[in-house]
Amino acid sequence: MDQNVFDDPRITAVGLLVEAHAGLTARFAAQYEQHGLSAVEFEVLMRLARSPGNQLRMTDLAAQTSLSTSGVTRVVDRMERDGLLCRRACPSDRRSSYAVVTASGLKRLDETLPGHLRIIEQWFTGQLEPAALDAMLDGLRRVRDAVHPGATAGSTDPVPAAHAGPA
Amino acid sequence: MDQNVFDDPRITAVGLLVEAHAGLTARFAAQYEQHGLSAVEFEVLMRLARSPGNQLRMTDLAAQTSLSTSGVTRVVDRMERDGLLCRRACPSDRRSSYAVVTASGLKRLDETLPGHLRIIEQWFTGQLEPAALDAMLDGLRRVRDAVHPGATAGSTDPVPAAHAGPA
DNA sequence: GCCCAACGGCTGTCTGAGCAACTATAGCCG
DNA sequence: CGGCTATAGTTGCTCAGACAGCCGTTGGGC
Repeated sequence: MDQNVFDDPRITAVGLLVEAHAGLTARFAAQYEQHGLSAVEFEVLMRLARSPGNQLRMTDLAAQTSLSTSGVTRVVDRMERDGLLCRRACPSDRRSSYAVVTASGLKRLDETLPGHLRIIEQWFTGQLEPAALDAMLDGLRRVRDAVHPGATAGSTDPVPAAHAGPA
Repeated sequence: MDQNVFDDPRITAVGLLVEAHAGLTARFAAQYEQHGLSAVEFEVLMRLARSPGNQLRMTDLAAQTSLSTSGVTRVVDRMERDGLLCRRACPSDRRSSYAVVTASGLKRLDETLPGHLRIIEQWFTGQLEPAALDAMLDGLRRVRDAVHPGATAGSTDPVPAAHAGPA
């Protein structure tokens, strides 16, 4: 048996990326949960909060997250039920509706963000000296630019432009 | 509004990791699908194929993948139905059963692996010069070691070592 | 040898996500 | 203006996975 295949440096490299991602994601999830949020809910709050008027059309929200439009419908359903955001009719297009963060949603985000940043620092950026961190991020950026499936996923639009930058 | 929070370098850093991971994962999934495999199925085949005797107890398989034990039961159900692997009773412990890769499963893995490696090289390791790649992997390794939730996930055992032994 | 706590695996139930189908609206073209 | 196609969002269906509970097995203590 070609046991060596499994020690291929390429496999190892992917393993590192996947494990680092999984580990970090798990830490994030644990912290989100302390504030009654799931990862997608946090993502939705972030995307909305950084958008003009704290709002985004359902479709645009879908394009900026890793969700399908139906997925967005469901998440927004839940979050609206929980009072974190609400739907608002689009005045210029009666097919569209906006998801708008409520005061409660912003408050929740404000409560969650500091801890989130602390975790990033503790387990990710703070693990490396500045130079090493930059080197890693530079590598990640180049890989990201290569595989970039739009912005985060789901969008075939190469330059969303007004969508704000990366991340 | 503290718009700057969203441009925090820590947020950006996480964004890079997440997007690189997501993009790569999507490429992998597309290639797996060409061979009739899902990501978890590929993972299961890999884990089993690299284990002594091409087999692993259900619990150990769960510990090495990102699945719960019930998740493993379901995946193994499907893969057994598809002939990629089969269950075998453990002779020394009647509670345990092994998942064993079949010839068909090994063949499927052999067919899938070359393309997988090619994709890794094309979109990940090949995107950087050796020095930059090493720098990135070094960073990822340190992050991984920090967040390490066991091996990949679920296992608190730092060195699984001799899994073949019957408890 | 018997009892009991721990373990390994499986199943019932629930949640969350995607796809495809549907409804309503918009915008174009004649 | 009337119709036709594309678009925005929602809903039905299905599937994958987690959790909790169950059953059979094991191994230790007595």
